[in-house]
Amino acid sequence: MESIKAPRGVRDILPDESWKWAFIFGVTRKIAEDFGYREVHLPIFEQTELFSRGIGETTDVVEKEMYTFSDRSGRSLTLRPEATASMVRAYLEHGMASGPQPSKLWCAGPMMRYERPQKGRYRQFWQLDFEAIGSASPLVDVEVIALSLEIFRRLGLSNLEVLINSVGCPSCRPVYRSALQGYLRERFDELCPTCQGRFDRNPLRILDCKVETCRAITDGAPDVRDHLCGECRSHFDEVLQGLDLIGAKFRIDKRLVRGLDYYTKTAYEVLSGDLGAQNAVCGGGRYDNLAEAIGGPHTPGVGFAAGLDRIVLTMEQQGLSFGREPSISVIVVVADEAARDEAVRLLYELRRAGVPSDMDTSGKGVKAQMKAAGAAKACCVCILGSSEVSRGVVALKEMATGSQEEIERERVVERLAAKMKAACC
RNA sequence: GUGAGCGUAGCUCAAUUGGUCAGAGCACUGGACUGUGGCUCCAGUGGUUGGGGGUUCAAGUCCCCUCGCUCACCCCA
Repeated sequence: MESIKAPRGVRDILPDESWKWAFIFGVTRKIAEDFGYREVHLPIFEQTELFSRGIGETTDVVEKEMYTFSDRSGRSLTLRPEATASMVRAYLEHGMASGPQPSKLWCAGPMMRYERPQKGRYRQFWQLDFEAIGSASPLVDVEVIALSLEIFRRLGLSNLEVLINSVGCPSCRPVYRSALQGYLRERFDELCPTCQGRFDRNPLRILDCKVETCRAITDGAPDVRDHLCGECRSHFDEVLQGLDLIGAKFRIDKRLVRGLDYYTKTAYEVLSGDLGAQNAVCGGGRYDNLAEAIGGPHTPGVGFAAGLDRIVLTMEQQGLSFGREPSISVIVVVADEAARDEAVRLLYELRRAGVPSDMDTSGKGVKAQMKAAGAAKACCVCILGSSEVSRGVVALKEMATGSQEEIERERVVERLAAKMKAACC
């Protein structure tokens, strides 16, 4: 019988990697606190309509990338492909509009999308998601962008590029859309087949086509900024001014558009220069019409999602530190069977005192236990044999220096705990 | 969904034109050193060569299918 493996595009995050994730969660949690964002845990599946109405029926995500299934009662459910729609749903469902605005929330968790796996792209991937819901102020856009940049700053990431643009609103985007189509129509035959297909459905996407000929054509295309309505225009200007105010570096990119329908006004993206083709480590923007799309009252909002897998990849590529990998400090070595009970007692005293400790349970010889202690990078070893037990002492050996001394059994735990606090271990 | 490359022990890789080719190193276990690690030496555990089918006297090596991996397109975090 063939052995069962993990499904395509998903992976196990094993201990050698999971501690790095924990480090990033720690940094993120502190920043959330510093910026006043509170953590929520959302369901990983929702009613399918939340996404089809929220993200947009004709988007690639909804059309061909969702894991949709019926449960036993026939409801159509979908494994969440992103978190923003769920966050807004939760905001509406729990009447958060009656609290202080904006509601500043964040969450971390896996998202699922049926895509062809490739470097930095998995069918289950993790996102850090921050949303500020209930405010139309450009200062909130600035805060959200600043927060994402602060995560990258504290993690030590470099070689990043911050791109920003405005995609307008329902009143000015159609104007720009037709202006763009008008311009492109004359050179329609020169566009790549993909872009010819995008012409009617989503002409804005033609702007970020990678094909050389398309780029040459769109170089001279009308700029969104010249077609924004007064409100979108001033909003965009205030966002840019705010970013300047706090010293954030960014580049306005008129080619930047979004693949999800709910975006309005501000759109931004953070690109890593140390990834492959999937180089966005963070993407986000404003979505003033999302709440209405899913059946709520008009509620402005802005937020971003950062790709955890891609952040880890970039950090590894740049040789950055993930803090200290947790490891066992003390190994209790049993020299002979007569000392086993005492060794177990000592082990649990150490653990209760907060000293990371372990011992062999398979009856290995002293040499093998020592070897294991070395491999586990233990700081100290407590050796207990009948000789030590009868004299009420423990042989304490420091692995780094190899020096060994006998100390009173009563004082061992206290001594090792102190050593830990002094960060000697 | 499209294209290209690749799938040999837990890991990294060997195996001339198909002919003892199923191996090495690391890791793991044990021993030399019967109560002391990192070095050295020795031994052992471990693979129906991703799976299935075909060609052949003979296939890890060739052909087909399938699954998966990698990279790119596409899309996006």
